[in-house]
Amino acid sequence: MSETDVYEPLYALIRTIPRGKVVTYGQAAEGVEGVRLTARMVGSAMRIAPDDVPWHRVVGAGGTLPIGKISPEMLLRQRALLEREGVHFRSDRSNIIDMSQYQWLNE
DNA sequence: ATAGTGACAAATG
DNA sequence: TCATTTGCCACTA
Repeated sequence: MSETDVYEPLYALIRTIPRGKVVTYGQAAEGVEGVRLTARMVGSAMRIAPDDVPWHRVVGAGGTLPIGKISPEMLLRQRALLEREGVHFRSDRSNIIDMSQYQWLNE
């Protein structure tokens, strides 16, 4: 990370997400104070996130996973990490989370 | 300095 | 349900 890394505040926020809960890219972007971020920026940040950042707890609006946007390996890893925390999907075929139950409401 | 790109999102068709 | 368009702004070449 460099001194110009504007993602630190974001990473700090992501690290406060409780186990078993998730937030959307847009929600994460708005939750960061002092820095002007957009949902796209959050995506870019997650791609290069440090290992101590629970990047798997950030999903798309509506509880979708970034299918096709990331490698199949990463996709499986994200799903595995979430299920390990008790977050289950609507079905085994679709990578969609039941947000009404797992979305982290806070900020 | 400029143009193209993108782990997004909401509105349309 | 899927495809397209537009706004968004840091990053990369």
